[in-house]
Amino acid sequence: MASIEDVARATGVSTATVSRALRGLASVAEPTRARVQLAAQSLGYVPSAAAASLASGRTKAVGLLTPHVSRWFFAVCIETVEAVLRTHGYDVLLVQLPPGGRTTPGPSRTLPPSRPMLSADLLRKRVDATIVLTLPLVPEELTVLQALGHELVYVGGTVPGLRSVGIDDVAVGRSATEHLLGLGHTDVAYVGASLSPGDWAPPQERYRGYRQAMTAAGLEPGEALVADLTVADGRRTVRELLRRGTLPGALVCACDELAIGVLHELRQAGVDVPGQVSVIGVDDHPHAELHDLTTISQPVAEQAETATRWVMEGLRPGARAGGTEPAPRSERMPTRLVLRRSTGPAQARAT
Amino acid sequence: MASIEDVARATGVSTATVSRALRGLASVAEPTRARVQLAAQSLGYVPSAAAASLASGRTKAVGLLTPHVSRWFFAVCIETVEAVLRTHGYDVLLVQLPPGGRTTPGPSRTLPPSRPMLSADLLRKRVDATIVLTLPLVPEELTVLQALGHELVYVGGTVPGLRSVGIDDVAVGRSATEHLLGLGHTDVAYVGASLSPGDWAPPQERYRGYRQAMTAAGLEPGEALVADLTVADGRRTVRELLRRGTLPGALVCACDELAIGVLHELRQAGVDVPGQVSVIGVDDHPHAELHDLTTISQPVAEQAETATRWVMEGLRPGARAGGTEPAPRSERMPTRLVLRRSTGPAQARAT
DNA sequence: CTGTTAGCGCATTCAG
DNA sequence: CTGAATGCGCTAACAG
Repeated sequence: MASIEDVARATGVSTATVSRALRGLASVAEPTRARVQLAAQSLGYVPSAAAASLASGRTKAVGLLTPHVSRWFFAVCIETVEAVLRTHGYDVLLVQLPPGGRTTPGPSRTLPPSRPMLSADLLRKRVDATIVLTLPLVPEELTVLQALGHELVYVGGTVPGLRSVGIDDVAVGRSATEHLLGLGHTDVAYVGASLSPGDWAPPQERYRGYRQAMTAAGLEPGEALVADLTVADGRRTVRELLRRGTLPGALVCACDELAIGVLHELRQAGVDVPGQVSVIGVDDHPHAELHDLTTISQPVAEQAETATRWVMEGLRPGARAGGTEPAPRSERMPTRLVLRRSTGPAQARAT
Repeated sequence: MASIEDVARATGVSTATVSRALRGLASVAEPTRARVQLAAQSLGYVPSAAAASLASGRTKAVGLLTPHVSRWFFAVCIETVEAVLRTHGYDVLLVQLPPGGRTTPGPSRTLPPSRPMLSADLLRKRVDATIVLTLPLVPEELTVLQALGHELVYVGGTVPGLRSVGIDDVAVGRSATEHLLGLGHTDVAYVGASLSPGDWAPPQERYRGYRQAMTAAGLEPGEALVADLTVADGRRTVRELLRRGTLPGALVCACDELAIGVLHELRQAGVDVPGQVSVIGVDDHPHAELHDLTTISQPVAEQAETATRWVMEGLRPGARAGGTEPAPRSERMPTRLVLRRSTGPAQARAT
């Protein structure tokens, strides 16, 4: 385990110079730096992150708070954040925080139905900044996070007072609904917003967009069909609708996974899509095309990349120095209707 | 930023006692511990991971090396490892290392076709143990990893000299093939093994199993159809087979994603599955059922959980103390044929 | 441009 | 069971 002293001795300079040389600070003569680098290399010297962190007060790590790891949106975000951070020499501290009652991975163990309060202790003194992915934050948690006093960016939604990047979820809900209305549908329902407080914002916002579009068209918006966002939830919802005999002519789904479940169960029940029922999703999930799902696509990697870039900018030496608190920016990225064959003209239905 | 000294002062004990009390060491009187905990709590004291690490030589972090984040197998492993480690108070240091030439997430940038050598510098002095997920390791990289001198567990394959947990990939390939042979198929092909060296082991092993089964049945094993493991690769492979007019009667796919792509392209081309062609995959991916895909299921979360448990056991104070290097264990988990409707009896074909 | 000097905040001896 | 003293390996002033 070579230490900085070994390198200093081998090079005939002080440890301070070694430190400066290896970190690429300007104030080192090139020949000196070269010798130091050579010695470090040949000794296999790797700086101790712990020691550097203790001495400098910076950790060179960014916290990544997420409610899920394996769901598409989150997985892509994590992948992107990790890749970008690493090019900057930063580590990612992954913290998975269940959004609510759910089964943990592994042989059937369950967490209590209410998620434990987010404790900032997981992050304090361990990261220089934090990125939060679409985690439903209760006000108290937001306070706790802000109290950490470092860069904080939210991805996949909007949080008052926080810098955030995402899409315009209301507009997405509206566009999806308008697409169906434009096809002549009048009985359009929305699937995917659970109405309990503290729930995911995007589905709720998309539901708002749905209601706006319905109202603007002079139609009565329906109650949201409550469902979580997985394939299984989509299937369950359709089974329920079929059992009750209240299948609408068109369905706006909060996301593609859900829509794929809906589609599958409809087709399996012999319902013609889009002949009898039209279905639209949100995401443009990689599997959406396989199911011929019309959807509103959103750029996920780009959202994560922008958030990471903001964080890196804020961490650049000199930034935020003069008490220049960055204005809470909010960037909404473009979305786009992707036409496939799960939506079609409304049919005159037998009464 | 309360420090351990503040807590010591507030409690009227030494910092050493605070340290011992908060870490739950036995040698502290219960009343003392209670007072310390109370003070720590009310002061909002959180130990500095960096200082603790520097002083103790342990990092309370585990490295997680993975070639992908968003592909199903890896995402589930990451999710599981993170969850289990956190219950033990360990952090996960996620390191994504592209397996070879591939596009990085985000707006179209590409990595050089040959993956950069894994540098142990990313891990050295930063983690107490490492879990490697199905990363094709060249011998030199293996050496480098072992030189870290800490716990090392491999998930999703076998590496000589390394503790590993996975499935019996040869048996999986054999079972899948035997299933098709049992249905009377004789022209069975294998899709998914790229033959370049340093390539993923599981697809290669499954291919071996395929060949064993074919040979045992007195049939000539075919060359593997080269493909990566994504939906797009499956589709591309089928298009190619159709163009050449060499569609076999049955296909063993290296994994479900690939198989789903294969299935989709076949059905879209009007090929009857399983009437004209049977398809089987490996994984039991969550979407497999939607495509009616017959497959060999493997327990992914359980593999990750076992690996994590091994690591935690090795990190327990006292473990590995008496130079008791743990024997390189290898655990193979059970797999199981999941029958759906993508495989069926061989048909007499027109000549 | 480089060296000297102090800590950073804890865990761990070793005494009691 | 508890306290005092030591140092983990580095960075950040401050001098030169």
